Amino acid sequence: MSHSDFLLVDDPSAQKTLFKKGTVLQNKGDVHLKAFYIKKGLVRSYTIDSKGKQHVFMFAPEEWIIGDIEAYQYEHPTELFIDCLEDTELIKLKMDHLDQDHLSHDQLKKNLRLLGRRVGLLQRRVLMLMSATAGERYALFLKDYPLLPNRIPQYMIASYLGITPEALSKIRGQKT
Amino acid sequence: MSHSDFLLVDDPSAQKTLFKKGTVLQNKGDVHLKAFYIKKGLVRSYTIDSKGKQHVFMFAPEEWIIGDIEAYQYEHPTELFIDCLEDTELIKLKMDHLDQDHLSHDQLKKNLRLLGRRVGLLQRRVLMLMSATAGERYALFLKDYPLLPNRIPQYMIASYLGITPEALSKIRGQKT
DNA sequence: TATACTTCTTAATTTAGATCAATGCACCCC
DNA sequence: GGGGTGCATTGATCTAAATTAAGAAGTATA
Repeated sequence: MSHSDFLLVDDPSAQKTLFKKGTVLQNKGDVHLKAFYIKKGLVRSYTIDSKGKQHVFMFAPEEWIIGDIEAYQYEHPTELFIDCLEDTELIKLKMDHLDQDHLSHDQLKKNLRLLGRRVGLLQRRVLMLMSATAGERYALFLKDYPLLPNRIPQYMIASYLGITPEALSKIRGQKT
Repeated sequence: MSHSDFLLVDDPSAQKTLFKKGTVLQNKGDVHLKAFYIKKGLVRSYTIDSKGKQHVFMFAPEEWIIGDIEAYQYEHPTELFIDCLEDTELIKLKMDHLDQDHLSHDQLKKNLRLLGRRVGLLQRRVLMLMSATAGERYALFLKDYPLLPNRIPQYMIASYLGITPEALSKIRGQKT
């Protein structure tokens, strides 16, 4: 899935910026959220639950967009942290660029495609989380994102899959 | 979340129809999918996994829309069954009514809102499935859908939450 | 080069929830 | 009324994965 057709990337008001690995782009509780279009690098979003445990919601490598659409739509402070896993060059976008008035018919249609794809991705993720064992989850991840495993620490992949790093390590050990 | 503002409901080409409880509206493997806007009644979508177990993906009561956006976007046959849990009056919509050319600027914007809400809902569901215990899941469900529990058999609620009917029964037994 | 983080692996123990199995209700319909 | 069929409950057992606890290995810092 590519987001290269995302319209706003060429918006003159968009600010392109460079961030070092580890930079926090968004904190839990933030309002007036931005979305981030990743030109180069790698970014992730995650929550911290009531027991203090992290859960990776998504990874965004080149040409992906990341941001908390949920918080924007329902107009409440975000639950998601967003930070850079690599040195990253990105473009900050205002969230309302998604459905703002001034957008052209074509731009709106492109945004619909974009959101539709995201709905699809999340649907697959929900069904995966409901039915797949730890091993199946990792296999699906490898299929969907063949390029990411080398760039992401395993404990974060485990977190994305909803399992512990120890469980993932054992799975990888078995299937040699 | 209300879908009453969904534009296509007034489309003259839309066909309103009545279905008996138990009617199957969509089968796994179907192509050329429809979406369904529910006027009255209750509908659900679900998958059957490799071990033959059912997993409820979503419920759609009055004013909701249900359909496999994932299969439409990625242009493959659907994995989802859709059937009526009650006698239901609904409107069949063509999937491409979502992003079709002939739609007005305003209609496209409304559809963006609609999809945005769905993204939000799915995001909450993913984070819930990754971090919440069985008891927490049921509590969240009661909060999000206070009216549904009376209309839906418990084993289907359990399936939606990703737990077994037995587990749900025990949870309900405890917190009295 | 030494020191300290980070990440990964391995193994022992624990646990939440699944599975299995039996029973109890409702509500049908013949 | 009697016998299904579908759901919910309860309890006994089982299991996948979490937790806990060391180390090992890799990488960055000083």
